[in-house]
Amino acid sequence: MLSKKTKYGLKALAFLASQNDRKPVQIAEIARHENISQKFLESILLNLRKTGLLGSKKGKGGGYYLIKEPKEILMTDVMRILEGPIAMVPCVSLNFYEKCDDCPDENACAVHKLMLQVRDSALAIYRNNTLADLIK
Amino acid sequence: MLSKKTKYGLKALAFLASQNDRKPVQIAEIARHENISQKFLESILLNLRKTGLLGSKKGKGGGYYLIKEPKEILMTDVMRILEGPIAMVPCVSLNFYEKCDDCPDENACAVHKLMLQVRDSALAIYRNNTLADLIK
DNA sequence: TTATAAATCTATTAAATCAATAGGTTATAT
DNA sequence: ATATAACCTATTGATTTAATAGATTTATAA
Repeated sequence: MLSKKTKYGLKALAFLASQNDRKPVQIAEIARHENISQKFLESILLNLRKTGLLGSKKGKGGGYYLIKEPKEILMTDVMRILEGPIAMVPCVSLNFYEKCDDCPDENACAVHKLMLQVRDSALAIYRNNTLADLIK
Repeated sequence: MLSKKTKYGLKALAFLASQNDRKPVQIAEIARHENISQKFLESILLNLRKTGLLGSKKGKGGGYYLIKEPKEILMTDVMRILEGPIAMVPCVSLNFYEKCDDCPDENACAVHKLMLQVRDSALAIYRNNTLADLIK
């Protein structure tokens, strides 16, 4: 299941991408437009700024804005920032690899074999989509 | 992330599938061989029996066994029983569909558009794999 | 028919994660 | 100066996960 954090983060990014210009948009406006709890969205946007996807401006006329153009923003990056590993099991993760302590041999593991395929297919989708693709 | 329940369930099924015959295998033996807490595994196997994937026999010489041949057991069915919906969001789920209450128009939703693709690709993998494929 | 083996059932719990809320602080534009 | 809006820290309630404990039922073998 996708966490609400990820869902809201994606919606916020898509909303920012759909703006005509890259002028700052207030949290309140995003929250209202996407039906998201404003306080919850605050922490999500802050996270997206700290990880380099968004810029922000304080004070009057402030808000959040995309740093790069939507077509330059890959969904692999977005998903890893918001949701974490794309793999469903750490032992098949590219960026968050961890060995299973219960599993003596990965290559003989049925779970490993299946989840490797699932990861590859998900990865193909995320690599094939930019933020721009999601708003047309 | 895959739950431990699903991971253990898959491992148990694979272990049963790898047996020479379809004679009952005790919980204890499966748990030992796959490094799984026996008590936890008990409830998982019970669930797999109640949903029609496994048969069981009580008393001495009892245990669990596959009802169908491994090559007849699709991973779509297994995953839906163990993990639940294959989709990451209810609004793109085939078997567990639910409308998002925050989303006025699914077709205009960026999350929906992306998750639909992810679901399709995962589904293709699960449909293309039987239990037999995972143990060779 | 008795003892034993093994699944079944019910209940409880500890820990972790998620989603959200509250309230104060800092920076910026007018 | 004042208002605005992002930033930061902490806390909470709810839910889910993973596991444990212990008693019960059923089947087998002696």
